[in-house]
Amino acid sequence: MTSTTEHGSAGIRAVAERTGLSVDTLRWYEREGLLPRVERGPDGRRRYDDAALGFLRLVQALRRGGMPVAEVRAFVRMSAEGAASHGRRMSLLERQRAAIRRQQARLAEDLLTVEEKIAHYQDLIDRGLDCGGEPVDEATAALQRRRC
Amino acid sequence: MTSTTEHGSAGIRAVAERTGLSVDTLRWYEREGLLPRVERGPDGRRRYDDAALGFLRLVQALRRGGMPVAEVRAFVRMSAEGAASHGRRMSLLERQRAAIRRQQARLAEDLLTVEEKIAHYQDLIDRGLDCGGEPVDEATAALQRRRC
DNA sequence: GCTTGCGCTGGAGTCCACTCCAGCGGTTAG
DNA sequence: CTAACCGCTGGAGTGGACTCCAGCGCAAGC
Repeated sequence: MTSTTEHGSAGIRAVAERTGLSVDTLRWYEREGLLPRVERGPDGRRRYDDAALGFLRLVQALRRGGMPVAEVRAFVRMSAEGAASHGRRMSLLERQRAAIRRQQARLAEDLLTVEEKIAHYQDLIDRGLDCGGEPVDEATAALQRRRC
Repeated sequence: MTSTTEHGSAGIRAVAERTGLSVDTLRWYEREGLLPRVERGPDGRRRYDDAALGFLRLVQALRRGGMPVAEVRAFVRMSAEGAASHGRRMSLLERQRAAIRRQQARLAEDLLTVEEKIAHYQDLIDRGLDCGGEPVDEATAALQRRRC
């Protein structure tokens, strides 16, 4: 039996594979207070249970949404304070929700920008033209069609 | 007449404001080859015309989509090669399109994760419960409702 | 009993993408 | 004329987020 699963908790390697974070990063997150202290097995090794994995999922959502490490840490500290910080935690998450939505909007624009450019190149290649709209010679046209 | 507009080209400050990049970053992008050489006015200052602004827009789309500076530079170098690199440039953009779409998918998941958590806190606050599902005392409930 | 493989800790090192000068020049306002 | 602004260049410095050891322990396989 490997570290993949042992009575419902996962070893650090398995978690790294599932999350896309590196083993070093997982340990570093913990040291830096982005995760509450992870429980250990009898051999002193980290065992991530469902609660830890769920928390990690939230941390990843925050980080990917562009929240700096320091702010995630602040959130985690609040989590340790118990019920009294619920309102503040919720505010922070609401700000993050707004940030994610802004990012989505920008990303959608960026996608359009890139797609437009792709269509433009496709058109030039199809018609054998250069960027100035002049026809290119056959040798160049062949190169033009050559993908990377 | 400020630098905002002068026969259809913009000064560096105006461009910085429009793009959200800093003046230093704009100059640095150029030095690092993320932008083709920007034209200068008679006083030696940068003047960004529509072509430059369009290019900059694409560069921003690539960067925000997570493309590293080195790869953007490679794209810009290809652009200088003319029509022969159209195919390769298109491939690069297609890879970027895929990257943006992956990012969109992840971001949508992250949004869900955050929204779920917000709803969870809202529920605990509404019902005056702590994380373990136990009722909290009135003093704590008041704190709980307190936003940041 | 060895060796191989994983994981642990604490600390140092690296990489990327900017960001910040110092020292200079041209233009505009008082 | 002088001062206040911009912007220019080349180079140095910074901050954030990892990433990479060295040196150790434990458990399994040969």
